[in-house]
Amino acid sequence: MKDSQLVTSKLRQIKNTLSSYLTKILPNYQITPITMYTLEFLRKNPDAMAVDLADEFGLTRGAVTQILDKLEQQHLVLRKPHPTSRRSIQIELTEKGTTLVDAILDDYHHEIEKLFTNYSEEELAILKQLLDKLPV
Amino acid sequence: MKDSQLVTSKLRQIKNTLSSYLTKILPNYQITPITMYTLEFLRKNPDAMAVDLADEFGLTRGAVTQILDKLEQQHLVLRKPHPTSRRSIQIELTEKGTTLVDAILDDYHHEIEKLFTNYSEEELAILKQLLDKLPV
DNA sequence: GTTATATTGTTTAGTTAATTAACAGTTTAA
DNA sequence: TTAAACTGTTAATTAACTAAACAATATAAC
Repeated sequence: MKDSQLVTSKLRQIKNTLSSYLTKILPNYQITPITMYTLEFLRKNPDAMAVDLADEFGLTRGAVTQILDKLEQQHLVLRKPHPTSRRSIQIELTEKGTTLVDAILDDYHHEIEKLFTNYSEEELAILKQLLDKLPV
Repeated sequence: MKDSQLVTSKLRQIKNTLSSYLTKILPNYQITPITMYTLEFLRKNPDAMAVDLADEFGLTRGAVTQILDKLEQQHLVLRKPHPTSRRSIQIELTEKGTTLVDAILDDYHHEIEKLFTNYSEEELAILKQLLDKLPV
């Protein structure tokens, strides 16, 4: 079997492992994957509009409205008037939302980093270089 | 930033890329991710019982019943009497099901393998070795 | 400038995929 | 022999999404 096939298979396994980590972590925070992703996207894109979220996740605008409703009920985000466009809204992460998403990402990333405990510094550096060649 | 963090971030990107590939491919085959995974699992585990599918995917037995109902309607699997246990069923991939899952995996894997077109044989070999160290 | 078109977010009704809980039949353990 | 556990199904319910219509606003065409 070719190395490209073996690496492909390994990447699929990694994908499953990461998914299972998230599935394990999120219930501790009473949050679903899509609301977590929403918070993370807003953390990285503070100026994002609702339609950007819809595009990012391949959802309808109606679905995003409902996700924001839930996040607002949990006081994790706040809808505010948009500073420049009156047909849009400004979606603000609350302090509670910011703290939450940071804690979740911390947990999640630490769990993933445990996968590398038996790697040397040099191996990690090479792995990083090789993965950086991926057009993702 | 430490390499373990950078690699972690890259693995998350890879996970998203793989997910989007699947999302793009599956509609061509009129199938959902969970039914695709079910077919793939049955392909690799011909003796699997319904309860094994539930365990594998973290679903209830009732959910698996419904997934199998759909797959049976599409003539992709067949429920047969189990050879040794009368309270269980034997889930058989039909020829149509086998052909379908093979075609999907072919598509999917080829799409992933395109990510490595700018890798040398040597780089791929090293990447494979390094990923094999992962406990996944 | 006015008008037509497109964009943004919301609402409502309906669909889909899942859960929960009860059940029947079968197997295993006491 | 009886009790407990296991396997799969069913029916009712819940949660997350879509589709389609809508109101308000912004952009483009002329």
